[in-house]
Amino acid sequence: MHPNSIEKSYEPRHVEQRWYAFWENEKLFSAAEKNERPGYSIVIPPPNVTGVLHMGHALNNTLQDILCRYRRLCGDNVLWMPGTDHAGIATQNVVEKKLAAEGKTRHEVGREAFIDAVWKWREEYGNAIINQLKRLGASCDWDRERFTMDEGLSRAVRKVFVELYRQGLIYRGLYIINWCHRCFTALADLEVEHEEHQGNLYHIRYPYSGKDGGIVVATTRPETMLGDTAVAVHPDDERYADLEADSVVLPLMDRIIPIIRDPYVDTSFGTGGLKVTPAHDPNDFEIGSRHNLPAVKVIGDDGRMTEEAGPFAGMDRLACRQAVLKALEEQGLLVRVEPHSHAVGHCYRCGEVVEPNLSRQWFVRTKPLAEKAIAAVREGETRIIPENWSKTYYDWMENIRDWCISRQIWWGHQIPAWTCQACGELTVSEETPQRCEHCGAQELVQETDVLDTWFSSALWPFSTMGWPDRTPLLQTFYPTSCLVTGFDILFFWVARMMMMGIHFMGEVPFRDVYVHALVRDEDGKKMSKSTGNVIDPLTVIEAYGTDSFRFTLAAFAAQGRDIKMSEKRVEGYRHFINKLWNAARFSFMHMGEDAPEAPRQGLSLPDRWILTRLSAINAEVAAALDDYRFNEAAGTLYQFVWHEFCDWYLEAVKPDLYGKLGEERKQTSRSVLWHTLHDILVLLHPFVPFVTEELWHHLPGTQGSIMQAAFPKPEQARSAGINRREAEDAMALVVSVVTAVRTIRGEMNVNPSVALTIRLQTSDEETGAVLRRHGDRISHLARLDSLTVEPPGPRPRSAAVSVVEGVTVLVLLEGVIDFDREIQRLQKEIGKIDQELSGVQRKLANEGFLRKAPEKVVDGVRLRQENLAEKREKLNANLERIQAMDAV
RNA sequence: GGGCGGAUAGCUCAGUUGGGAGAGCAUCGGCCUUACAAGCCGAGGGUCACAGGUUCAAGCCCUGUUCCGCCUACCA
Repeated sequence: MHPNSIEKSYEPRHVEQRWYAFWENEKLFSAAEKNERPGYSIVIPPPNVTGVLHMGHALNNTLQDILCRYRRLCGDNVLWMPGTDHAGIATQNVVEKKLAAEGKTRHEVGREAFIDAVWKWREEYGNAIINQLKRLGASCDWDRERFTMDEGLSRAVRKVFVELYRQGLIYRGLYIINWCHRCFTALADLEVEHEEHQGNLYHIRYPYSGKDGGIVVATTRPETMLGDTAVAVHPDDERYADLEADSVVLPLMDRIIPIIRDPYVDTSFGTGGLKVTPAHDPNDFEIGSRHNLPAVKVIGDDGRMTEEAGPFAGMDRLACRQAVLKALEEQGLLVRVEPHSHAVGHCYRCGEVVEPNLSRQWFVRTKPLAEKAIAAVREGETRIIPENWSKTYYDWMENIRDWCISRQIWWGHQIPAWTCQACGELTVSEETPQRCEHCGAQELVQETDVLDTWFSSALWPFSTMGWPDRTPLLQTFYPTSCLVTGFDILFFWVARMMMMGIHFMGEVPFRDVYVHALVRDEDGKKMSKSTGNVIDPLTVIEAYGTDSFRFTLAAFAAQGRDIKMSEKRVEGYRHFINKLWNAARFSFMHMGEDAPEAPRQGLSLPDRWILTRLSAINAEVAAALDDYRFNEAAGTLYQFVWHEFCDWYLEAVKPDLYGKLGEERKQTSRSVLWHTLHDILVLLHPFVPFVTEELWHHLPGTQGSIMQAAFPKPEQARSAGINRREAEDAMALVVSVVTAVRTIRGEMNVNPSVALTIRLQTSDEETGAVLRRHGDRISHLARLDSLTVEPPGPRPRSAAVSVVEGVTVLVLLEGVIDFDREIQRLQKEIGKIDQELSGVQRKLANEGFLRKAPEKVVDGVRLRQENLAEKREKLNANLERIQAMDAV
């Protein structure tokens, strides 16, 4: 078997795993801690250990991989730092579910044993997503893989916690937080997803104490009334200005609570009376603290009513709502019920309705941190791309609220704070303290809460590189070059990394943040398990190959627009991969054993043209990738490879390659072919790593991996020494003439196998010379048996005509021509020209245009007018001739 | 309530400083031309959401309207 004979179509499954193993074995993904090359670094957005690869990951990591592979080809020392996130709540839920299947709860198992079980679970399943990333071709430096619960990263977490605490940026306190009864933990504001809900607004009368009448308040959560400690009205509300009563009787509880005046109350809402429940509403909590109101917690952490709820104690909170309503109705205090749509918070992990709840939790004071993070973007130390996301970033950062970081779960970084059993004071320390730093007692009990998972991921860009140690890795790669992420975690993650990075490293964590879109289903709907519209990336990879899939993602990754994914699209790009494969296969048939020298002399027109185009495409792709315009880079390459290289170059040089034009031509075109294909493979490699690696090894004279090749540099352009203008103009002329002939062939229904005779008429000497020089090329491409170039003159009988670039193309169709059809064709063509011509003439008749438009534009329009008029005249002459002939 | 984005060919979408409306897929016609039928050659198809405005000139800039997404928010 000839070494260059390869399969007729590309079979991804035969090569992908092999090459991935090869890259790993050769350590081609490894970054050097330090070397003379410029450093380029990206930290991966760590996927949850519980996760499986979904479309979002696939897009996210494909884009990162494209950047990393591109920078490596450019000669950079690239670090793509991989790892996974311990995903506290999500992982705990998974393992708890597993326990539940065995009929156990985590409380029965106990904290230590439970955590062991989670680690064991991770051993077993935690690598799934890593292996899936490898299937995607991700070129991460796997030897450096990190996990947010690793000892090193945990050390970073403790240090950050302690320092922030000492700086007064972490505090503990009793506040209203979001509580999920299902996950049994507090959540940060961000972790609550709001959903419009059709509920009811209940109007309830609170009778004045000792007087007739009362104040009507409105609420969507009537069960919380049991915890009301006041009724508020606006100080300026005239309806309540002369109120004699200063208190009301809280129905069902028979508690006397004060009427207070607070400007928070919106006089236009309902009756202007507001019930105040400090323990179960954030606003009420604020009002409560302004007026020194007690907070009565009636809903417990387990979702059941507390003892404070009196007769309702022990009821589920939703059942209690019904019971309260019924009781109120019986007492005639339920004045009105009206439908009301409002946003209800749900837990982002389990979907359960979240309750605002009074609770002692730990918080980060974010304002001071946010200020610097805002400034960093404003001053351009970090660029957010596309730029409009920075507005969203500012909006959120400027209105940031303190971040609740404690979680009442077990899986995570346990908060390094100890309470003294003797004096009750806190000792916060990186290492387990021996004694209380306040009273010296030794009875210390560690805080049982763990930290929000996002607390540790906020440190990711530097904790993964060895911080708090001053490692060479940090020296070389911090700040990282770019962060590639979806906008859904802009606040969760990016904003917090900015705050922590600046605070602890004194420098921003990344130079660029590239925010990509979401992958949706083909109808534009968000993919979700419950909708059942998810497309599994692995299934797609199995069916079409990784490269097709990656190229699809890149081709659709236009900035600021979501990607609608369907298998059909991927199939289309598989055709492209196959096209590339076959173009290479064809090329290999015409290559020797070695890499040929770069050709400099004796280049044919197609040779000069393709090298010119190659240089242009090279520059375009580099510019597009430098600007994160992935879709443009992919589109440019697609267009070039298929429609310039395959459709025109390869077709044009077939006579040369087959030796029909002599040995010298054969060698020259072979050489150009080799160099062009070589560069195409390198340019495409970041997008489609597997097929390019495979073809690279078939390309004669290459060594090692294509990953070690060099991305063509503009200053070493293949087109050096070539008159670009001449090559492009001449080729454009050839293409136009060939296309004109083909169009006539198609429209006149002449079989492609029939060789044609054409005559080209032009009055332009130079054009005539170019046509004569490349006549054979035209003949080959248009399937002609005869081509003559002549000055304008008499037209032959029975010829179909077309005019391109001032050249009249006469296709002789003796005995074949259908005059009616030709008349129709010409009339249609002339009609089109007339339409265009009238537009142009209208412009030229406009005095304002002539006076105010730039000269260049006016000249351009004039030239167009002349060309169109000339073309029209030529076509019309022919039309009249045929019509006259037809009449005879 | 605030903010962001979208509306361009049958479908999915490009369109980078305002100057002759593009691609892929789909459709129609012709081809097994020795790399590829997962292919080749050709063709048809658009009031650039609507209404105004700026300009010699608007898919692009400005104003407003409609529809569709998304993010964010402490009106009970």
